[in-house]
Amino acid sequence: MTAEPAHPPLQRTTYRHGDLRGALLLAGVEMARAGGPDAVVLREATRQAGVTPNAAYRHFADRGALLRAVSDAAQGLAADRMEAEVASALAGSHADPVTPDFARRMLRGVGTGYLGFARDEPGLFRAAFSVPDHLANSAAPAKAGAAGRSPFMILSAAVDAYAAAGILPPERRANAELFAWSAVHGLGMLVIDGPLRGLDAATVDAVTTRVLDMVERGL
Amino acid sequence: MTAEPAHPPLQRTTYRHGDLRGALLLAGVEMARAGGPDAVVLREATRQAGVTPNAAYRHFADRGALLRAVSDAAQGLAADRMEAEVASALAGSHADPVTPDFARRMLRGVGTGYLGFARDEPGLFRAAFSVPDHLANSAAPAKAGAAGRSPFMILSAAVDAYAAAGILPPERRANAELFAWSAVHGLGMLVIDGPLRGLDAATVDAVTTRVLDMVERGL
DNA sequence: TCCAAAATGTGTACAATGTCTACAATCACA
DNA sequence: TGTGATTGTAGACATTGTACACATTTTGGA
Repeated sequence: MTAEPAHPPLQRTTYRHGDLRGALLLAGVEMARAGGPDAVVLREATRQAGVTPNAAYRHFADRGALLRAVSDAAQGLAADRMEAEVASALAGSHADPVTPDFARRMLRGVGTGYLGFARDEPGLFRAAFSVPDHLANSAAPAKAGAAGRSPFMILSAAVDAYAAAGILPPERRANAELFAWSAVHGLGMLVIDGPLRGLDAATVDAVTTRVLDMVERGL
Repeated sequence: MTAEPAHPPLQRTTYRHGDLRGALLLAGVEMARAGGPDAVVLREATRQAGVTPNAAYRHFADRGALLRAVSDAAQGLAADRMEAEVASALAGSHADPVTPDFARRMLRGVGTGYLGFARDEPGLFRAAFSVPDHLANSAAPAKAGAAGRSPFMILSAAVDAYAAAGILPPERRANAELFAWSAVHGLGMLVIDGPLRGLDAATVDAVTTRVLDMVERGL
């Protein structure tokens, strides 16, 4: 069941690799994509980079450090998906001034993107959001997608839009990201890595809609 | 950082162990309690049971099988906590006929119990609900607590109460467990094993309340 | 320009883990 | 009583993370 390395060892002629850190990270991301965080193995990454196992320690303190870097990268990919979904949800809307409809579309896009990423890339999703971290790091540049925003930042912007549109009273603004996030995250985890695994797509779609409805009402 | 075995090897005099399966399971549960599913290691379990590594294979096909058994046992413990919280939330209420207030207290107890378990026993929580499974097994006897009900059964009963109390229209009854579960599960995962780790208890309390409010409104 | 110090890879080694294939002790029942 | 099924044991192997010493570059002063 062990597949051959995704990236052939790629004979290297120089002593230095050139971008070993990048190569290890890339290999790690691919392993996470295929099997989630547990599938990220240091030695295999060095193998794919065509380098000795210990070379990795020049760039990552230990396996955990590599895993954290993979997690950050995966959050960046999630961000990309979320940005795309938000853009698509907002197509044809005018942003100024922020209307309730606009804000709702935006938040819905965030949730849809988040769950779309979870379903399309379960391994990366688990790597992204199942690795212990702290909220304080949630806006770190390493977690940003191509547009420069991390998933949390994207979510925050959507919640801000709610506030700007006047559909989120100021006294309930604090930490509003967190429970919106909770609702959507839970579905993702249960579906890809828990007891709801194997649920047919239609049911997942239906539950997704209901969860988003719930957030909309409950925010 | 490796603690000495929780249960001393416990010199055995007979060739047979007597209840090796039970001993391995118990050791597994303790390891999961301390470090989540990844901390469940076959050899350590056999060590604590005072037996050769391979003896485990007479009772579990492989590590995954042991882990699944641990997961089931952990769900049983979660069920116990949920039952207790429901009972406490319902104290002094009359169940017949089912009133909206009664149903709401019940569901709230379910959520509170679930999240209380997550916060008090993060390792067991992860072992219980992060191991791939199928909804079809969610009512398996192995997952039941002392009262004979699995977490999913307890949740279902609370949702049934909602329906019986007339606060959940029949057309929305289908799969209603799933998105209530999602909301609560997500908070648990984010807090104990994700980016919300390390959030102060007060914030978690506040978010918990809001999530439960949200479910109440959104169901 | 030269050369020491900092970076970066390599080689060897070790303990731990999951798991395989014999083999041994014990139990259960005909 | 003894024979086959259960349950443990012995030994072995590949894989993993990681420590320590050493080799090869690159680089920034003198």
